[in-house]
Amino acid sequence: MTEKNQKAEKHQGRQSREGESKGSYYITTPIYYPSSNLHIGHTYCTVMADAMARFKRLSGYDVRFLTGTDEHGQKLQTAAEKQGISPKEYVDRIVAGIQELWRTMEISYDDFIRTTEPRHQERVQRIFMKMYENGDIYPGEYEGLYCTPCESFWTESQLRDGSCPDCGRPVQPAREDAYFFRLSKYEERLIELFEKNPEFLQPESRRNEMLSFVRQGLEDLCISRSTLKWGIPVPLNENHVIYVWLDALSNYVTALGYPDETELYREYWPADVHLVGKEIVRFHTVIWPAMLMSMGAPLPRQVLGHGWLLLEGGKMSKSKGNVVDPVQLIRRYGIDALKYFLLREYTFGQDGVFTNEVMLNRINYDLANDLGNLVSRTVSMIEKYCGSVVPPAGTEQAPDPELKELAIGTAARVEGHMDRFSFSLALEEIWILIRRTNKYIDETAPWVLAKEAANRARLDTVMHNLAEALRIVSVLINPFMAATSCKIREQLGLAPENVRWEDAVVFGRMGGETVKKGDPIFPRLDIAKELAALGALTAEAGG
RNA sequence: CGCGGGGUGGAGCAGCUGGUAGCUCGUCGGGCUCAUAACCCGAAGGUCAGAGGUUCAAAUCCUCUCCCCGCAACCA
Repeated sequence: MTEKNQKAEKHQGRQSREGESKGSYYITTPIYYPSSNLHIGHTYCTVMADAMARFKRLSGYDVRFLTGTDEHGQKLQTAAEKQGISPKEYVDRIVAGIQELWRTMEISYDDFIRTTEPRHQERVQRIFMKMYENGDIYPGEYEGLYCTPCESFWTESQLRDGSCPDCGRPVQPAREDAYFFRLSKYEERLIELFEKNPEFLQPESRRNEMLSFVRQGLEDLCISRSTLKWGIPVPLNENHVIYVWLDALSNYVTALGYPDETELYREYWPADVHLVGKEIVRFHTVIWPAMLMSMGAPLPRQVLGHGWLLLEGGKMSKSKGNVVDPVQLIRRYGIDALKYFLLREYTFGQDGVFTNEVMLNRINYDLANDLGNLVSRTVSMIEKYCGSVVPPAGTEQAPDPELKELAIGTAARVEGHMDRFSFSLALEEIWILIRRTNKYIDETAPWVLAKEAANRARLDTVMHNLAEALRIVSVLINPFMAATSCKIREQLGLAPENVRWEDAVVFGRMGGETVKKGDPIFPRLDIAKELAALGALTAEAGG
């Protein structure tokens, strides 16, 4: 794509001129549907986006991270009516909860867009008109199966036992006037997009799926509803409301000011990554690109479809009553434990099973035993053997070079995995260093060195190396666990702020800092007890 | 023949642009005492679902079979 090249050139140009920013990086999550509180699955997606945003910022990119809420549609209107309040009041309440959750989780988004905001609505209407003026929207008649009490159309496949999936009452064939988007017109171009641009949609399996879907042939898409009131009015006809997906997908550009050629838009569009769940890959890689083609705007560089967190019984869903509430987990174990677990445990793109036990084990083994304990024993020894002051670097001897090389080489390996969104492998690299550092303590046995005054220099060197290794770890984990990174730095006597990724590739910086032992950064959990406690919480919520 | 994913030592997973099968947990044995009863070392345990094929060489590519699981135009 020409636009991409232009963007790349712009970035390079800026880098060489200023030598600071590596360019812009625009990443988005889906905008979530606030029909109820979010569960661990939404959290998973947002945590990944946040980790990537933080990683890119730390690496020197000029990052914009967008998330938000998709607030229109029949379901919300119905839910609000049931409570006897307006849809806006209804969503305001839930959205406040979502924003609160992201605050608790230290999600570093730069903008939060709500589809009910005037800035969005007005721009969506202009997008609609732009597509209309380009000849891609035409009036027609929508035929479907209609449930009168629910005021909703359903497709054959959506029906449950031949009746309305919401209320269970029978549906009747019905038709209404509607506007259609000429999706079929873009069939060829979409196939070409998938074929010539394997990076556009990853993982590979999703790309194959979409390719075969488009090859089956695309029908024009009905993009307006006259039975629904809670939505953005069609500019041509105030009795119609714009289809929720057309409304929702537009958020990625309306948040930047489009259709106006704002500075933000020029700076950040096309997006580098749309991170989405596998179930909405179709909307993001077929309908959205077709819309952009129709608008004459560049396409996002990449759409990544991640897998699902499944529970032992299968899919997570409200109706099954098996939803995992992230707030409870955060309250008990802290946000960094949850983030670490989500990023470390699962393979991007694939489904994974969530159980409390799997999570608790991860937290205990990796965070309490390996990392927490390493911080604890290191700081203790520096206090005990060096009067709390980190000694400067000394003479190297085995196994120092091995530790040092591993430590300064880890950043590059992490970057390699992050380029492919392999959070799990990235963290594994960091933990190889952490385990190696634990081993280093056993190899050098500082408690033995401390017995002989003649070993003073060697003991100092060992303490220095340990502090250095942890300093590097504090930088490496920063994108994934910012608060923990700060805690470690505080204990080491380092400034918690101004962490830069380049700090992870030099060894031997420390000397003179005063360390201070604090509370364990991840207390060891009694798994059996925690399982019982979590079980009780779930029973409460379910009953 | 609708589309797709998965089947790897006791458990959970990684590897799958082909070249001595890796990680965490568990089990058995040992070491250490700085540390959050944490940490370190060693061992046992897999013909990588099955069959066939390509290749000097396949968990990794191709074909077929069996088993599990998603999706099929409102679910991260």
